[in-house]
Amino acid sequence: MEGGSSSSSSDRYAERCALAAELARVLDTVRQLEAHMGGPADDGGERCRALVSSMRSSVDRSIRIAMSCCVVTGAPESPPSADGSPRSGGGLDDHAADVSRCRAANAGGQSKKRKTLPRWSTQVRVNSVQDVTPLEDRFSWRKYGQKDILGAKYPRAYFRCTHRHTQSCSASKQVQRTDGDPLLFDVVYHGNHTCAQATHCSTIQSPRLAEIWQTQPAGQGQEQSSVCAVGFNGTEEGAPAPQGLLEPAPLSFPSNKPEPAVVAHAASNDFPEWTECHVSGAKNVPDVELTSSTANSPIGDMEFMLQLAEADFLDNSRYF
DNA sequence: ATTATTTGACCCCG
DNA sequence: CGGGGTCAAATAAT
Repeated sequence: MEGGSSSSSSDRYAERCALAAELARVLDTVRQLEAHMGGPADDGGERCRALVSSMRSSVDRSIRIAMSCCVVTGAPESPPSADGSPRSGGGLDDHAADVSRCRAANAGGQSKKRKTLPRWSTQVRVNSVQDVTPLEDRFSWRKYGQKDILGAKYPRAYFRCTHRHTQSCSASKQVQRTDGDPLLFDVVYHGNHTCAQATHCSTIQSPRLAEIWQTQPAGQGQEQSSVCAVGFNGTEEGAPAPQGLLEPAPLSFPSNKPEPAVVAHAASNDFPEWTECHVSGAKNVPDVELTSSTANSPIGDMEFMLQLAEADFLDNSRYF
């Protein structure tokens, strides 16, 4: 029984919020576009293209979310074997495939795996293999493992919230490059953040999160962007709050350089913000186990998400 | 010196 | 028994 099938009201709420977040993003992008068009022409349309691309992604996601009435079990465990259609740059054309996938999932293909924590997934695409930019989100993660998965070309990396021990935050995620399309990553989130980041940090840090990509083959290219698809399945256990949906994988740059300030050059990224929010707390270690009681407040709530979304998206018109 | 990552071992579940 | 997920010691990075 893995819950997940019929959408609960909290699922719906989450979906609506995710949708709202996407739309807010689109709105923000449109504003930027307007501003840009009104300004001095210059970069030969580069910026416009980036913005349009960003909008396209957002609209794409919005549609998917809207369709998520059928999305249930996330469980997009990467397709068993390659040859699967490499999705074209996150285009709208993929919807049909997506929808059928949803249906299939609904039809019965639920994988029965762990049930307790809310779980949802996203797919993130980068534009070049090189720029395996970590799909970073506003939370800080600590990698705790990597494993080769049977039948998969690339290993799966396991992350948990940096504040797991200090703040009893149970959020974790798994990231794996899909074998069919090296530019596409499956990101599966488990649990909600209950750490401080979830409450007031709209940010991220840890520019050095280039871990998993180390496994990638060298290639070339230079820019990246966008999240492609989102599907989640909050599970029973109270308040599924997929903060993950909000995080459109902002990039971090190929960390060849010691560029601590991660200034979002944000060229073509639809999500350039990074504010540092490092909670440097306890030191060396781990087990301070704060068993704090604040630990289970379902803080990662949708309202928060929305605020966050709006704040982020509407505030971001500053990067150009 | 401190914190993060790597990686083999271990554990649990199907 | 095998595979996926996690732990934790060793190592690397800052």
